[in-house]
Amino acid sequence: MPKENAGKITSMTTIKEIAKLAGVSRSTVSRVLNNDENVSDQTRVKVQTIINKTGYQPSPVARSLISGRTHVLGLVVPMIVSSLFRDPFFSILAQGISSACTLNNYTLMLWLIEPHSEQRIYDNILNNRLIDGLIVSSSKIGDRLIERLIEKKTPLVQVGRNDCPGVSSVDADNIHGAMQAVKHLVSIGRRQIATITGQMELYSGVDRLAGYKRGLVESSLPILDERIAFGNFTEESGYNQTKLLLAKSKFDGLFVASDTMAFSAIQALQEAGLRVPEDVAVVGFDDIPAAAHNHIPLTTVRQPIQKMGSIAAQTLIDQLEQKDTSTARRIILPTELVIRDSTKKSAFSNHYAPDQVQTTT
Amino acid sequence: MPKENAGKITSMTTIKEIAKLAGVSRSTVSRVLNNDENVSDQTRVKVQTIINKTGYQPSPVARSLISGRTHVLGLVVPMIVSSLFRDPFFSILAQGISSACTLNNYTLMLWLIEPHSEQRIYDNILNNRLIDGLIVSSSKIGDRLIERLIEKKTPLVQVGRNDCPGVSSVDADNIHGAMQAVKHLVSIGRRQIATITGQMELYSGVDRLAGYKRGLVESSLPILDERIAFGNFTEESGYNQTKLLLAKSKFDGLFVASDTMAFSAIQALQEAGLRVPEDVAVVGFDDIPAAAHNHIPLTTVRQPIQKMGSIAAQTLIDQLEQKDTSTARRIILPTELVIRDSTKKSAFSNHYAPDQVQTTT
DNA sequence: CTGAAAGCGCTAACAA
DNA sequence: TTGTTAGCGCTTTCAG
Repeated sequence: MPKENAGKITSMTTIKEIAKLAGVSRSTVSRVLNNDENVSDQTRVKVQTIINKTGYQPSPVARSLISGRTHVLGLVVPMIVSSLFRDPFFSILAQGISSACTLNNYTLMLWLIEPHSEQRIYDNILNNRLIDGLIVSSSKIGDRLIERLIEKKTPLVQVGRNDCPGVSSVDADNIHGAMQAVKHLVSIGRRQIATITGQMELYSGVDRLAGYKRGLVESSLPILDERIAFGNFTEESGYNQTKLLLAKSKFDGLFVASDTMAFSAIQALQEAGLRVPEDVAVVGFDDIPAAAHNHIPLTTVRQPIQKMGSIAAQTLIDQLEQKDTSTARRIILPTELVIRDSTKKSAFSNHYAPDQVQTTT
Repeated sequence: MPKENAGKITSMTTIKEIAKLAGVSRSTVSRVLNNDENVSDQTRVKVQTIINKTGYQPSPVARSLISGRTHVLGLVVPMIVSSLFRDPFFSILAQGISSACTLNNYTLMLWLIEPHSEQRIYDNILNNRLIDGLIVSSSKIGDRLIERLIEKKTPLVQVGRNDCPGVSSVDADNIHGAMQAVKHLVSIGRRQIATITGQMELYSGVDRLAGYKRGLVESSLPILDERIAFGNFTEESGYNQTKLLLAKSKFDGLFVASDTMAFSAIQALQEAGLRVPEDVAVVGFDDIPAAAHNHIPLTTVRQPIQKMGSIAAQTLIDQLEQKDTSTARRIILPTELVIRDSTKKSAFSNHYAPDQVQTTT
């Protein structure tokens, strides 16, 4: 890097002025700017000197008007209040996406969807012609936004499962993750394993329940309705559904579909006079940092959020730049069981498989 | 709202086509688009009908080329790893900013600064001509980015204290917050109050230390060097500095400049055989959600992060739209003491003053 | 009240 | 290898 563009003249130069200063035409300057071969070395140097001296930067807006591309990616995240305050999911995802953008010379535009102004923001996003493509995170199953984006042919990558043909997606392996959780409980001797599910409007909720069931089946344990309580990922539901479970069934293991719910579930268990993990062993999901803290006997399933972000961004960029054939990609990243209890303090990694990449048409 | 723009033709229409369809000139369409008065009602209706029917949206890029404005705000956040994973600060701030943007028909562009690619991102931001103005959060004292932005005359609002003349800022009242903390400790009978500071490269670190000192002075207690340990907001430093404090002084109260550090401080205290809060009462800062959890005897000082975000955005937008005189504003929002200990479970609000707004030239 | 024409800053044929 | 010309989609004088 040449010793930091010092002595830069802070101005709003245009290509015209550069051309004048260099004594060439605007096209020539443009050629230099775009590394066109058809410029003599002499001219190139002359022009480049002026460009450096003035600190000239071509207007991205003018460029976009011609190219039809802005080099801007959009990120849409629904902000469910509960998760916002506890969960670094969004921060970490954004970090992954942001670094992939930087790497590829893209910038990132952000929409946080608050439930009450959903419609307005949707219109805003849909009519926004400033972005080249969009990453949509954790949308509800059958969300109208996705449909409309598809109609508009917006290049799209979904973070989380998505069944729309033609839409790429990046997801954690929620099914396998939940299976890991159940099997862990089985491995420490639990046989009566209950669950508190997430929202059934989210694939993460649906898939974690599916994984729970499959884990039971593969362990030759029965699936009992009375051991399934339907939460919605909020702390409150974790508490209430635990009370409900306690009322209607007996269990010595509990798989909770999110750490946030798991915290309040543990609280409810303790209030009911049960010891965790002695009487009921609990496994959560997400590995939120509060769990890493002292005295919380919570084993959990971790998803590679940052990686999901960067892969999503990279997938979208590849798609935009046609680096790959325009087939949709379904990428599923492995989860990791993090064992954290009184007896064992350190995290135990268990990568069960290399990244799975499926390609569909 | 007319029954949701149904039957919209999903196309990339231009003003030219609308003009042709409506049988008028492009100028007239433009006038309708911009609510110009000089259009007959008849024509207006005719044109508007076509616009609605086609779902036409004018290209923001073309508009920007003319107006020189993009209606895009930038947000720059340094991503210190430690805070990223524990701290919802960024999420909440972004939420506040985002909602103000939506309200004003702006969109938000995001840069997360990872320490290792700082220089590259700075150049990226500085040369980005896509944004009308920038919100910079928690930058280090004397950060080169701010200087360079000022040179470039980028409209700017700082989240956090900033002394540059001409730069508006929105900050929590860290000084008063720390005073609240100290006075609380005094009020519960502590007289030997130590502190673990934040990073001295951040105003939040500096100001919280200043508030600690002022709190002692106003309580007629001595300021002792041996009771001050310099941390850097990371969990690790909280732990180490507590050990250090324990080695060099005796204290029955501890003000820690962030909850993140406070957690590990408590751990260190407990490992040293001290009871919290009986032997040492601890007050943190930030009110991070993990603190809200069971069994953590941590009183803390809360800052109105979301509000800071929305006010920052609104201030910037006002500045851009010249709604106010172009004087810089320094806005300082009050903090709130949140008492949370074994004896008292519910949060106790203590608004000490209405918003303070200072205006400087 | 409406249309024709010029131009925002840049790129991309097409000539020279 | 270079300059000239047109035009991306829109707004904005300036005539009419």
